Amino acid sequence: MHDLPPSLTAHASYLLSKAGKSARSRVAADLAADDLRLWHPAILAALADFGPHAQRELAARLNLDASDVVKALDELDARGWTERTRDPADRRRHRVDITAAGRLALSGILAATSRVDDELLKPLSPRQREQFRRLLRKIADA
Amino acid sequence: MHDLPPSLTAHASYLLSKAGKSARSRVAADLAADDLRLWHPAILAALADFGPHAQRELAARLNLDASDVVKALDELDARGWTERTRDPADRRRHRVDITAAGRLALSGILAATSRVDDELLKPLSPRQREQFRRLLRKIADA
DNA sequence: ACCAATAGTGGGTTTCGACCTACAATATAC
DNA sequence: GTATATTGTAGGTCGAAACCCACTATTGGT
Repeated sequence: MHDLPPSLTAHASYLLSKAGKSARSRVAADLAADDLRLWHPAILAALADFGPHAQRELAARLNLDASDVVKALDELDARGWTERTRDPADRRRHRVDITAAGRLALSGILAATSRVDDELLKPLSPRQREQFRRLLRKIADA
Repeated sequence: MHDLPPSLTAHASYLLSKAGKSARSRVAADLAADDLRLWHPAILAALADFGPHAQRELAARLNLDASDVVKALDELDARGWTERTRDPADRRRHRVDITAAGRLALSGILAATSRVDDELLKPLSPRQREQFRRLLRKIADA
């Protein structure tokens, strides 16, 4: 009685959507405990991995609206995790960078994300996990 | 410059969430063209696969709120895809069933979903697609 | 010097899924 | 037969993501 309709579960898009929602909500729940949303770690990760960005560049990289980046950065700045300094070469731009505290916060968040990963992949053997990651990567990259 | 942060893409939950969102939005876009949402096919599929349900049973099976089921059925009824008849054994219950027109509509929707599947899995070889489906199934079932 | 384009900001709206509460009709327990 | 529980219904709220427009400061082209 609690089974889902096979007509749906036969479709990869349905399963992906379902598993994706589950992944998303678990990560979001962890973040919500600290009053954070999904874009906060995304922005921190972009800064940590690629160095300072103009806000416009962050928006382009992460597929966010420029005005939403402003709001997220307001909050990250308030926590001392990022800082905005005027780009002297182009005073319209803000050079956004991550702080040491920001890196620390990010590593904590990513550790929690790794735990979610483990939970999600629990039904798979180690070999299968590696396979799955590889295939998923291909799909997500496209 | 358009690359995503490796710190994120290293995590299965991030990739799943991203791929799931993509799957979800593609299917939703197809449905939106007919003014439908994701629950409409879910309900039709449940009825087609398992036969008539009370509304409460539909809600339980699909993890929907009972009041949302009411609204969805109002719309499905209006299209002639489902019908509600009082259960004579328990006159509180509505026996919800799918109509012939409903089955036809469902098969059209599922065909579109299959096309989305093909799009999503395009980067994989046929063998990899089968592997991926199998692994994804395990994850989604848990 | 002037005009068009660009970067950031503030203040919105819209959409969707999830949820919640009150209520009428009906069934079940005692 | 009366109290309690359940089914469907109506009419909301709420949070999150995505998007959009108007505005200021600044730059670059000519």
